[in-house]
Formats: sequence, structure tokens, C-alpha cells
Amino acid sequence: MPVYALVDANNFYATCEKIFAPELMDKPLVVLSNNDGCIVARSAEAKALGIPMAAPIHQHRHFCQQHGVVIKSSNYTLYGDMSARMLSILQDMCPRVESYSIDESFLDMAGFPDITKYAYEIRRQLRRQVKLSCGIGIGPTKTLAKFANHIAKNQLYWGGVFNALDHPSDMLDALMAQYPVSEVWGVGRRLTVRLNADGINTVLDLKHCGPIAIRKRYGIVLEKTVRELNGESCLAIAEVGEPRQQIMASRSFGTVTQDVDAIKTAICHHVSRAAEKLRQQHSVAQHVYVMVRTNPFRDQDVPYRRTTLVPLAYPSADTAILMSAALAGLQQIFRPGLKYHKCGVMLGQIAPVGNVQPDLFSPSDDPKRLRLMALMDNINRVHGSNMLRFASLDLSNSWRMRAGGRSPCYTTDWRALPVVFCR
DNA sequence: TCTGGGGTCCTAGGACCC
DNA sequence: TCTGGGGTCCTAGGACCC
Repeated sequence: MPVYALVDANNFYATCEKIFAPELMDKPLVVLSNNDGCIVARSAEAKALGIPMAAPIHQHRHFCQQHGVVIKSSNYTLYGDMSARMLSILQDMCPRVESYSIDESFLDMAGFPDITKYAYEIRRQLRRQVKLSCGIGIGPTKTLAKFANHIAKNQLYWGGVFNALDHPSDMLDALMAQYPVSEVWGVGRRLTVRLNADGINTVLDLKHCGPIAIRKRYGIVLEKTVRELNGESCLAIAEVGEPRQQIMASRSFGTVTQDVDAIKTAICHHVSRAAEKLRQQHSVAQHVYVMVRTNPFRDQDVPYRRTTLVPLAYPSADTAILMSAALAGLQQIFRPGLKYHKCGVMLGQIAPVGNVQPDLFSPSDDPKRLRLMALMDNINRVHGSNMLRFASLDLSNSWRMRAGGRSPCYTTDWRALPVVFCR
């Protein structure tokens, strides 16, 4: 029988910040999204003050000042490195791991003896080695492991580990009856409204729905969810290392801009980042999507949102080729006089380098250019990102995002190593 | 004044073919 | 006068996740 464990770090971003700033250990702390826009993580103390998730910070700045809440910009270099350390510990303790998000992993624990005891040991190791506190939920399907994780985090009695397989089904049903259907993994805002209108209010209500009827009314995704709630595994582990099918890079501008040159620079910057990721997974792309938009939250601005797809003549991972395609796309969708708020690119139709057979009629990247790209990636890896870059990235700096309260990159930059004083 | 970014999967509908 | 229907492929967009 399949057994899945979901390991989820508590208040991940907030905890990463506190690990390297012990003076903040008991203080309420929030972490902001890119561009210092909204709140994306809260420490336990900040949650206790009632600060909501995903709220724009400007609506709560006054409250935070009044209550001494520490406000940090997000530092994805630090969180990404802490996440990699967490993942490596999990991979040491379990051979099949899916890194589901920056702070969550699914473990395939089928065949493990005494799984609950082992989960407590995983939790202990994560705390000892990287100072992260985790909740672990265990169940026969991913959806049930998610639900069990929710119990592990919300009911302190279980000490951070809840194994659905340890308990009789009537007890699990009683737990499911306590939680709203919106807590189910895969049930978002829209589905919740529709389900509630159909009289399906709790997790248990959804579990008791017929999968066929659900498929007819809501589609195959929710059907799988219902089956999973009933213990029938429909979603398998996707192991670490599978290449991405789309690679995106997008950002809001620090301040809105009408300047086409600023947007061009930003687009080149995004292409550069996406292409680096593309080469890192040894792939090539055949489509470049370009996106620009104005600020949808400002009623006084003309709403404008366009994407366009630029197909390449042949699949490529050459930054220069991807850039010129993206700039051609931008030219199609840029309208003068609008106040642009965000732009981005997405690479699509991605395939492994080896799958592309070069011949007379289907050309591929010039090997010399590929060596140049590899050299650039290597230099940037060793000496810091953007040490070697395309000149087009320097045309204008006016699009860059705000990040006023970012902490140092303690674990990835020699110059930012934490300093310890001994008395 | 100030509202993130990066993914996945599914579906509806258009274009095209025979 | 009367002008099909079914299949495939592709894309845009929606819903979800963290």
C-alpha cells in the first residue's frame, strides 16, 4: 500500500530570518513579497497578533509599528539555500523525495517500518541540523497526507506528527467534519463558493461525494481529490530532478514606467535569468512568451494586459536568440502612453538538448555559442550572478524592484557570514 | 503612494483535415 | 433550394498550489 509523508516547515521564511538574527527570536516578524508588496510569511507571534496572510503591507504598516513587528523584505537566496539543506537531509533519510515547494516535500514511505517513530526522528534531525521546525502528516494518499499535516500543525497534542494510518476511520471522519472544505488540497476560493452552494461545507462532506457525479459537475481534478480523500491514491510522487516544462521570469517595476527602454532592459534581464535556468536543466525552448501589463489595482490607470508568443526558428538555449525573440514580441504588444507596472517572459515548448536532431533542415544552436553560454554560466556561478552579462542589461536601471529591508545572504556569500562574539 | 512570482494541469473553442 | 460530422492539434485562459 502506498504511504506518503508531507514534511512542511513552519513559518519557513520568517524562521529563516530568525535563525540568523537571534535577537529577533521572540519578536513578531513578517516577510514581504518581491517589491515589498504584500505579506507572504508571518512568525507565530505575528500570526497571534492577527496579521493576515497575503495582505498588502501598506494597509498594516501602522499596526506593525504600533506592535513592534519586524518587517523584512524577502531574501530568496537565503530561503533557497536553506530549502536545499532541508531537502538534502530528507534525501538522506528517504530514497524517494518530491520537493513540492520551497518549504514542503512529499516522501514515499511505503515499506518503512514504524513510520510514525521515524517521522519524529526526521523532525528531530531537521531541528538539530538546520534549526527548522516542521509538521509531518502521513497518509495513504498525498491529499490525506496534506490533511494529516494540517492536523499535525494545528493540534499541538500530536507533537508535530500526525499519521492518519494510526487511527480508526471514524476518528478521521470526525476530524474531517471539523474542517471546512476549503482546507482540502486543491480546493481554492472559486471551488469553495461552488461547493458551498451545493451544500458541501466540510472536508467530510466532500469525502462522501460520489466521484462520478463530481467529475460531471466539477471536472477530473476534483474527482481525483475525492478519490484521494477516500484512500485511493491518484497522484504519484514526482521525484526531484525532472525538468520544468515552462520557465518563467517576471517582476513588477519598482515604480510604474512609460519608458520603452526601461521595459526592454527588464525583458532582457528576465530572459537572461530564464535562459540560465533553461541551460541549467540542459534544455532548449522553442517558444518565448512576452507579457506586459498595467497595474490592475489602480482604477485610474488604463487597464492593459497583453501576452504574445514568439516561436523560434529552431529550439535554442542561447540568451541572445531568446532576447531578440522577446524584444520582437515586446514590440508587438507595447502601446505608448500607458503606465506599465509589470512585465515578464516565459519559455515554452521545452525539450532536452539531446532530443533535438540537428540536420540541414532543422538547424540548432551553434556549438561555439553554446560554449560561450556555458562559460558565462560558469563564471557567474563562481564569481556571483551577473558578473558576466549582456550589455543590454545595463541600459536602464529604473525598473528595479524595491527591497528596503533585505537581510544579508548569510549562507551563500562569504562577505555576509554571520559574526559570533564570545565573551 | 504602496497589492508577488513561479509553477502545474485541465478545458473550451478555433483551425484544419478528410 | 438544399451545403456534414467527427477527429486532432493547438492555444488561451482559468483554476489551483505555495
